[in-house]
Amino acid sequence: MTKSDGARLRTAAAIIDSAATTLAERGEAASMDDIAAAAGIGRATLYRYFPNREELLSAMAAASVRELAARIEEAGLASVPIDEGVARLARAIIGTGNKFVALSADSAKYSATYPDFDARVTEPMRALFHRGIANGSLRADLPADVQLDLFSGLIKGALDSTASGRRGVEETAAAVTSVFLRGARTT
Amino acid sequence: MTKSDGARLRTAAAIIDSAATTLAERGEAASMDDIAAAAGIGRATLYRYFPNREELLSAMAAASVRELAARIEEAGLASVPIDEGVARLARAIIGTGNKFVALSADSAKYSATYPDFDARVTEPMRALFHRGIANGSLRADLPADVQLDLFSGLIKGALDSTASGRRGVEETAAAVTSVFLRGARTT
Amino acid sequence: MTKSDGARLRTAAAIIDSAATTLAERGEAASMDDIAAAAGIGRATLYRYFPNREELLSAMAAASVRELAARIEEAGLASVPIDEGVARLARAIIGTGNKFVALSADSAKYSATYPDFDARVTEPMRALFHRGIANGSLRADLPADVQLDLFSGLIKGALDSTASGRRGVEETAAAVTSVFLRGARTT
Amino acid sequence: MTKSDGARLRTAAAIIDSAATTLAERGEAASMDDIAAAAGIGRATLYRYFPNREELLSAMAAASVRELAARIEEAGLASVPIDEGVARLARAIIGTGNKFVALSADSAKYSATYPDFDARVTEPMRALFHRGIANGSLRADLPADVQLDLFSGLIKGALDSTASGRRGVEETAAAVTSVFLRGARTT
DNA sequence: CAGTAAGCGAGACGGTACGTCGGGTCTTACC
DNA sequence: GGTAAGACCCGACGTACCGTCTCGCTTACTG
Repeated sequence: MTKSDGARLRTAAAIIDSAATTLAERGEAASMDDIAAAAGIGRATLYRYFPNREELLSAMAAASVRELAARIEEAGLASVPIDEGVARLARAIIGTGNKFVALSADSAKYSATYPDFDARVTEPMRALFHRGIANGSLRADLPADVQLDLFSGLIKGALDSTASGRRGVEETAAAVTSVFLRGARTT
Repeated sequence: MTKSDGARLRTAAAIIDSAATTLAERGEAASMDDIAAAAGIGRATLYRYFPNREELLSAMAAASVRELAARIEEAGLASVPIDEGVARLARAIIGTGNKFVALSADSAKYSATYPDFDARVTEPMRALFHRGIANGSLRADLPADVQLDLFSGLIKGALDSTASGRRGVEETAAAVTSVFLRGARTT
Repeated sequence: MTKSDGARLRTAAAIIDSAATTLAERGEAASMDDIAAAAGIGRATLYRYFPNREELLSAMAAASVRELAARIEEAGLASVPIDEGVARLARAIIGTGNKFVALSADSAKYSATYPDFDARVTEPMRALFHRGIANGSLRADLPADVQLDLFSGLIKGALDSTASGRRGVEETAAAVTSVFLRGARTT
Repeated sequence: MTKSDGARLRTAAAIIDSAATTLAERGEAASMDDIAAAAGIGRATLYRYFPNREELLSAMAAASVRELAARIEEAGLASVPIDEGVARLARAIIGTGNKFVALSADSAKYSATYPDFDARVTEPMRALFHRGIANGSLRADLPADVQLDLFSGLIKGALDSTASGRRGVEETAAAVTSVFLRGARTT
């Protein structure tokens, strides 16, 4: 009877992709009609998948969370030295482009809705910094939370450079890693 | 025009203050009616001072730019050693609270409208980093622009900690200064 | 087509019955979904029988036309004196309840679609009045068409009384017959 | 501050006029947008005057009630003999055209909303028939209510003739009066 | 008795009207 | 003369219904 759940999910994903593109092009001003048209579906159908604009946006955020979480998980942060962990983290996050920025910009709004963000993104990062402080590689005078915020800030700042097309991903990640480690490592 | 220009400017400033509060409380969703009501004036009057919502927002940004520029100017960055300059810069910016974040968040949008931002905020900072690189105190392998972005990012990240009420202004500025200088200074 | 045409017709008739009830209860506002549910069938099936709402309504009208025509035919208007003809007509029409009202309400809309209405309902009535005028039993100063309209009006007015439950069919028909004959008969 | 109530009422009346025309032309299918456009105003403004379609329609009905009531009142039914009263009533009602038909068609729907209809239209008519029965001019075997319904029916039937352009107002009213009085008068 | 083609319920879809709301423009009556 | 109140137009939002379509399932006819 019901469209197989798989098909529904695939359609929803296609809509999210299309919506992301449209919103990126037209900015926040894009109307639901525009988004639906860009996705090649009717406005009514769009509303059948996402009950309102807010839900659509947060579904897009959830997709970003998933991608980001996947990259962080495959980075295997827990099983490498701190230095290497920080380097991988920088590459993983910067590789997702501005999704990390978009997410942490209103993390307050979405973290309630998407516990995955905390569980699969924030936590592994915090754990890395905790481990670094515990084993003496990272400065003990800065709490892990603060180091997390500073590192996130560095990433976001670096992404501004990337966005301007001034530097590539590898180069950007290297700059972040280098500055953060020099700044936060002991000795 | 009977009302002296001074009076008009003062009224506009009062509206901006009130609007800033309202927008911070209710978020971007606050309607022009809400803002006008919070300012104790009619919607029509609000429109007489600011022709549209966009102008109001950018007037708020301009006010932040002015405050920020004032703090940076009085920091006298050009006449102190790099280390001290960075420290003063961190204190100046963090002292303005989230205004710097709000501004650089959509600097793309406002920098066209508010050349002051570039001229009085960005440029002095860039000059500091240039001088640092030139006199050998700051790493030469990272362009001044990148150091600027990274420093800005650190500030923003640190402000997230401040916002959560975890740390005070001085402490936050000290953390930023310490990490940035260790990370970007030579040797 | 496997299902015998007879069966199809019977199903259609059942749907019409059910739809008539539903529409009477819920008024014109009843949705096609409501009607289908009331008929115990799916909406798709309803559309298989009637291509759109308009067709369903006009099929209901056609059914009313058929019932009304049958009653009028079995009244044998042509073979009885005018007085008796008018009396039988009143009983026949009032016996069908509000169907006559519904039909003549938008006879303009349906008479094109349902020539039966004119041929099998209007015409026999008109013929009766024509015969009455011709043989001197009915007033010659009122054209048959006008007498037809007036008689129809009386019926409808009387049905309002019946609808309110104030009077039975026989009594109502008697009132109509009595007033009309006194009013339209010669001498 | 507020648009003077008079002005508002006048605007509302203009909208009703325009809406009546549009609805008559395009039928019940006319959208609120069509109606607003025909009235030369925006859809939002239309909704400011009438909260929804139903209210607009019933305001149109109310206007008809007022016109009808005015005509009936100026007919002075209570101060003339029954015969003359019936004749005046017929002329008054037929003079309003189909408004009476539209109103009594769904009097059930509107009589709750517009008590004026009962008080200023139905009651004077009923009173006339009551007086006729009481003073022996009208048949006692038909209750006043029934006579009211029959008379209304005659009017509506006659209006069908008028609508077809077959007869003028005076002539139509004369036919109704003549048939009704012959049919319902004593002797 | 098994295969098959029909009719069916369920429901997704595009489209359109409804009623609501906020933005921006304008007029009108006050102070 | 500037201000507050608010009427107005426009366009987006979210909802509901219409008419179309496609899916599996059932059922009843056929080989």
